[in-house]
Amino acid sequence: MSAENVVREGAGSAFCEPERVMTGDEAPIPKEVPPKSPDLSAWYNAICYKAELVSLAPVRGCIVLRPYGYGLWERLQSALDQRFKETGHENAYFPLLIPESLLTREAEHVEGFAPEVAWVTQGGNEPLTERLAIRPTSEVIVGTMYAQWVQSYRDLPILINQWVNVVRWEKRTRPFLRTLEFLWQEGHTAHATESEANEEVQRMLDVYVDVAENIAAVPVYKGEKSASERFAGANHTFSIEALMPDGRALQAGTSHALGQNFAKAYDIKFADENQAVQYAWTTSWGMSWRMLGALIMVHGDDRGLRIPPKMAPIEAVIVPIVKGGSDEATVAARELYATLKKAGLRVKLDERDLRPGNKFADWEMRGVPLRIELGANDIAQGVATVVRRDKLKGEEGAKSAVPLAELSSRCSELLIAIQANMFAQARTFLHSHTIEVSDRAEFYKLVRERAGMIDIPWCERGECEAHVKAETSATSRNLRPLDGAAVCVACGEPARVRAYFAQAY
RNA sequence: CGGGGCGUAGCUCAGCUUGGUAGAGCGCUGCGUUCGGGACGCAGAGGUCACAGGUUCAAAUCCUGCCGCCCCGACCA
Repeated sequence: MSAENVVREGAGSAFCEPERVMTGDEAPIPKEVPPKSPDLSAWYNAICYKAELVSLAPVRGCIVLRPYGYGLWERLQSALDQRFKETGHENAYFPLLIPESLLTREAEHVEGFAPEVAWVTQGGNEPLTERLAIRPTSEVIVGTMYAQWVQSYRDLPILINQWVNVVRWEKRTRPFLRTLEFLWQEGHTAHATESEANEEVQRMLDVYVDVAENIAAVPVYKGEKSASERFAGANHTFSIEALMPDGRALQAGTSHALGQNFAKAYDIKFADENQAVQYAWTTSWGMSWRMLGALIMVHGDDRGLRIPPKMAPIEAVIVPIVKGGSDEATVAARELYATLKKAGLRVKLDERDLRPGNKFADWEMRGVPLRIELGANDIAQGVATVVRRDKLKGEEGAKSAVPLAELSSRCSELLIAIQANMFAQARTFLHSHTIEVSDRAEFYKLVRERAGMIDIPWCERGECEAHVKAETSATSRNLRPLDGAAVCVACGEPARVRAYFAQAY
């Protein structure tokens, strides 16, 4: 069949499942994508394009999000948005363009973003008297407006989110993971007290953990960023970090305690209960379509994408097996489609004029969690054949015959099981590649080899982190409290925190 | 932005060394036979060889420039 035209060279890293070993006459090895293990990058790019998530745009570093990819984004969006609303936030919209004079008010912030800001210098045919930045993020413009809206402690807190695009002039781009323009949400809040702001920062970080793990089925570690990894202008930055199959970490969401830095730069002041004028405490937090990149890499396999049900634009696809010119299967499939749709399932009926095998491979590559086959044999027995995308072919429970009357309830159960199984698989990977080390040489070796999340007691010193980076190109991903006394595994100084180190995307 | 690689049909690529006016497989269109893991027959369509200059009687092929993509670094969601 098609095994010959697939590159099988390369030992295959320890990170990927050896799923390509197929035997017998039916080997579901996709023609369209290379195997995942030897070259994650090649696999990833192929998946993004072949599964029709994105296309490259005629602008360097920009992607077109195609309908199926946008469907993924919408799922993520609605999961987040729902949680933002539940935690008291409202959506709003701030302008894309930011006057240069505004941007430069918070010194650290400007300095941090300067290298990646895109500028508008001309309007129509006239040069502008002041350059306009295309937002790389919106703290500046939001802060400016909050200053106008806040007079009294009674005006606080302000809890606003916006769903927008931002532009950052990146040197090196990859679909979803790093593009010049990307979609995200940015939450911006202002509070009367530091403790209230800090609570907000943690609350939203927990929302990200919830969505990453329970919706995208991507297990993450949460913690605080080191000084060098902190958001420009923030006092504290917290992140969730996922681990990719090649052993690199991916920051999938951030939440910043901005202290009073932006309030002072943009003059967000209020009178408190004692009529004393105070600066507000602000926060910001964001998750981007990069999360989709994490989902793709974490769950995909050699057959293509695997989408966790809660993220799947299509939860189940019905493939009628048409035989001998009879329309029996087609009729039954249409009925089934109507039933499942009515039951609330995101279901698709594939009536394309293709052979079943083509359809199977196609939907597998697109990662649809459930495939429902309906042919003469099934109909004779009053069942449909249901196949799970999260299991390997021939694996226990991968395929089952489900009585038609029970199909919608059975699908719901299976989707729940698939979601749980995919998360469990990903979590097993994360845990098995999270390595506590206490030996310095071992630490450097593992981090250099991208062995995973390398967990050590750490001194938290910038010099130490710089040294690790120079030696291994890895940095701390995030930090959490250390219990007890310990020495830094990287340098031998007294440790202050526990830290995950890894090379990052 | 440095180092390396690559741009030829929708996709994967051959042709380039040694210039002579473009090919394969898959995909696509039509008809027919098929349809429970990537079918087969017949008939077709599709490329200013990334782009711009230059050398030459003649450039996909040689030279220069430029744009884009991929990989490795540096920088970052």
